[in-house]
Parts: sequence; structure tokens; C-alpha cells
Amino acid sequence: MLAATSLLHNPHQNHLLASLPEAIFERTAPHLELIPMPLGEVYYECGGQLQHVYFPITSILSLHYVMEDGASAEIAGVGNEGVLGISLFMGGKTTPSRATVQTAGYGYRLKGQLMLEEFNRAGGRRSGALQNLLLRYTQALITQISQTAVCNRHHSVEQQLSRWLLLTLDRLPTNELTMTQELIASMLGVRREGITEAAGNLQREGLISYRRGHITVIDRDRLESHSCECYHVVKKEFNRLLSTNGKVKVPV
Amino acid sequence: MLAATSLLHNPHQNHLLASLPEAIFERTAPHLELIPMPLGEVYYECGGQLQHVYFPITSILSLHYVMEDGASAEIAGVGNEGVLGISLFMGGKTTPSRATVQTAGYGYRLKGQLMLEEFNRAGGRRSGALQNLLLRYTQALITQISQTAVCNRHHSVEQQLSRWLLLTLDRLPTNELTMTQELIASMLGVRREGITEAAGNLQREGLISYRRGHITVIDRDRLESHSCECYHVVKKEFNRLLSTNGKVKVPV
DNA sequence: AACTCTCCGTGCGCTAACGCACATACGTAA
DNA sequence: TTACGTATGTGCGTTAGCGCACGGAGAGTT
Repeated sequence: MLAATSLLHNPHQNHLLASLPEAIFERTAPHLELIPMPLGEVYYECGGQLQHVYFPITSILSLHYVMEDGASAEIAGVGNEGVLGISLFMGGKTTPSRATVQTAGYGYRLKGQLMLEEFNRAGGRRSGALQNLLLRYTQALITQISQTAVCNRHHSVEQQLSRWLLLTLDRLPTNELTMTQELIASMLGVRREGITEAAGNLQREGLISYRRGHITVIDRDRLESHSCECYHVVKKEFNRLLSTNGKVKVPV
Repeated sequence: MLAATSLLHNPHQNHLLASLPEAIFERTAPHLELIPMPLGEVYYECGGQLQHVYFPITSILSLHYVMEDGASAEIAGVGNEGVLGISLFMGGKTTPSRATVQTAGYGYRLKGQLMLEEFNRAGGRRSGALQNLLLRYTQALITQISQTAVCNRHHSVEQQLSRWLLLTLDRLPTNELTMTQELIASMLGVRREGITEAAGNLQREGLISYRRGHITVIDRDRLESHSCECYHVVKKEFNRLLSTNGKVKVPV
């Protein structure tokens, strides 16, 4: 059982870990702890203290803000391209948002203290490679959040759904996502019926197909052109900032 | 003339500069260059290279994204509490957004190279105080952007206007802002008429008063309770992360 | 095979915000 | 003072998205 998971899962499945220089990876790997991340689990609560940072490999986390009246809105997603817990090295320790598992799967966690030591480890006069990588990731995350703001302002539910599907798809190995419309709605902060309608349109046009809790993307290219520019902006920026020149490539 | 401006303006008017440890401030101050920042000036263009970072003192900058169809939306504002050009130390060098002057005034600029050297200057095994400060500011900025996203999703134009007025007011020495409704509308990414209506309501309720290009906040407290929670979330987070009670309160 | 739970489809009326068109009123500068 | 440019006020019709209510239908369980 354990052997099976070790075969199926390894730290390189997370793009950040994969693009660490050999030396750092070797130092860090022994401290990485593989954990299952079940759907709905809350890994980070508004104002709470984080003990670890999390590197998803097959799971996807959703950062969102829950309002006083209970409504909520997603701020960004974190999958195998990133890490949860940037506030640890940014120095704020906590943020006013929440992180829950949007797609069940596995991830690695690392004690915050260890991560910090490596983060602050200088390479000569220059800052360390981990710091460099994490800050670039943070900038990419900022772009993602910014684009969410823009998208929320100007684009239709259908466009936003397309964007969201594409971003989620990019973090998964298959072209099928296990996800109810209700859940998607709560991520995007819109009505469930709005998703039903938008998804219905996309299905009618042959871009996706779905059944009870499962959505399959059929025509990815057309879905992309159906989406707003926000998807491409985010995608481009992630590639630019985190292109793993050489090591593991991000599936485009 | 020059003497007059030197008397009127000094780097401590920028909260980040003001909370630097003495030693760093002394090193840096000689390289700070006071510049006027006229309304509408573009300090940062999508994809462009920054040569300097900018510390506003009496000016306010707006970070926004301009879409393919010309529409735009503000992502965040930067005033005397912050700095423009985080992508320089975050490692991305550029971002897909634009920064323009929203309120004319003065600011200091610093050569990017100099800032970087100080940023990477380690204090013993720990990272430097400037790094610490700038990263905490960046986290606060992330909160601001996140809250913009949430606000765009769920709150009315009137609430958003209130939030925006308050955030802008906090960056100014007076309770009057020089600003046309047209300009505010383009910041928020809504119709000009929408602002006319919302501002009319606020005026009727005695929270603000305005005339042709000038808005005065009369009852700040009531404006706050009229605004959505977003203002308070952002404000709290800035205070928490960058509280300048006294001078240096840097390494945590 | 029947049951049941949850997910999805659909049809209302309602409202906030949009887009457009045009009227008015302010303030600077001749 | 008058005149002109620009900012603001207002009134449409239109639309996307909301809130609610309920009907139907998978998919897993017993």
C-alpha cells in the first residue's frame, strides 16, 4: 500500500519542487511528507496559524474569502504548479482568507520552520534559489488574483466558467474533473443555476460534456477561444515566471 | 523653490521609508530622488521594464489592467503607505498591468539596482530588514487585490465607491480629493452614470459633498459603516502587517 | 428492484447595472 | 461678462444575473 503510493507519487509532480536545484532538493526531500488531501478539508482558516507549507501534486486547493453574510468568492487556485502558505515566508504568518480542497488528491507538506531556513539561506551575496523561486511563484499568484478581480468585474459567467475549467484542467492529469455544479458555483461566487445554464451552453456547443458531478472537456482549443483573455494572461505569466528551463515542463 | 520643496517634502512621509531602521535609511536616503508625479502619467506599462521603484508621498498611483477591448479595472492603489515596482524584487521584472497617477503629487524614486542590493543584503543568518518590510508590504498588497476581487463580485457600486473613497482618503492629508466622477468610474470599471448616482446618494445622506471635480468627505464614520467589509479587511491587514507605531518594528 | 439522496433542469418575477442620448450647470479664460 | 469646454444630472429601454420554487433524473444502497 505504502509502496504503491510511493511509486505513484513523488515530489517532482509538483512543479515548484521539481524545478529546485539538485542540492536544495536533496536537502529538502527527506522532510517532505506525503499526505492525502480529501475534498472539502480546510487547510487554512482566516487568521489561523500555519505550521506547514503544502505542495499539491494531484490535489487542487482553492483560496477564497468568506464574507460576513456567508457568501464567498474564490481568489485563486493552487495546484501542482504552486504552494499553499506563502504568508509564512512573506512574513505575515496569516491571511484573511481560507484554503480548502477543491479536488481531492495528494500533496506534500513541509514544516514551516524548515522551509524558512532554506528560504533565508543565502547563496553568496545573492539570495537563495528557493527564495527566488517562491517569490516568482508569488508574483504569478498575484497575477492570478488580479485577473480574478478583472474577470469578476467584466466577464460573463460563461466566460468565467471557461476560464476556471481551463485553469483547473491544467492542474490535472486527465481532461475530466470531478466536480458538482454547486461546488463550481460557490467557487466562482455565482448561483448554481448560472453554472447549469453556462455549462449547458458549453455542452450544446460541443466543448464539454458532463454528467452528475463529472465534467469532461472535449474540445480544449475551442474552450480556450471561448474563454476571456484572463485565462491566457494568467497562463502566460505562469509560464514566463516559472518556465522550468530544462527540468520538468508545464503541460501546455 | 527647491528649498521650499525640500521643506515640504521628505522621505519620512512615505510609511515604508519611515519604518526603515536608521542604518538602512541613512544608506538609502542619499539616493532617493524627489519627483513630481502629474495626473495621468504612466509609470508602468504592461510588460515594460522598470528602472526605478517609486515611493509616493503625496501622490497616489493606480494599478489597473486594461483589456483588449479597452475596458479597464483597478487592481489596487498605491500611495504613501507603499511602493510601486514590487516585480523588481519579486523577480518577475514586469507584470501584465499598468500604473498611472490617479492623484497628482510628489514621490521619491530609487534606482532598482540599489534597491535590489539592499533587498538582498543579509543581516547575519537572517534576511535583511528591507526585504522583510517589502515582503510584508507585498502581502498587504495581495490582500488589497484579493479584496478587490471579492468586492467586484458581490458588492454594489455604492459600496465599492465608499470603499474606494476611504482607501484614497487614507493616503491623503486632507479630506478632499480632486477627482472627476469619470475618473473614478474608470478606476472602478463601472459607468460614469453609476458613480453619479451613487455619489448623489452619498451626498443626499450627508456623507460627502462634491462639486465639479472635487469630493469632500464630511462624515467619515458613517461612510465607513456605509461601505462594505472590504475596506476594513484591507485596512486591518495593512495595520497588522505594517504598523508603524514608533519607528522600527521590523524583524518579527 | 425499489428507494432515496443529491444533483441538475427550468420557469418565473425582480433588480442592479448597462448603453445611449441629451439636458444642464459649473468654472476658467478670453 | 460672455463663451466655451467639460463635468454632472436624468431618463429611457435592455440585459445579465439573482432568488425562489419545484420537477425530474442519476447513482449508489439496501
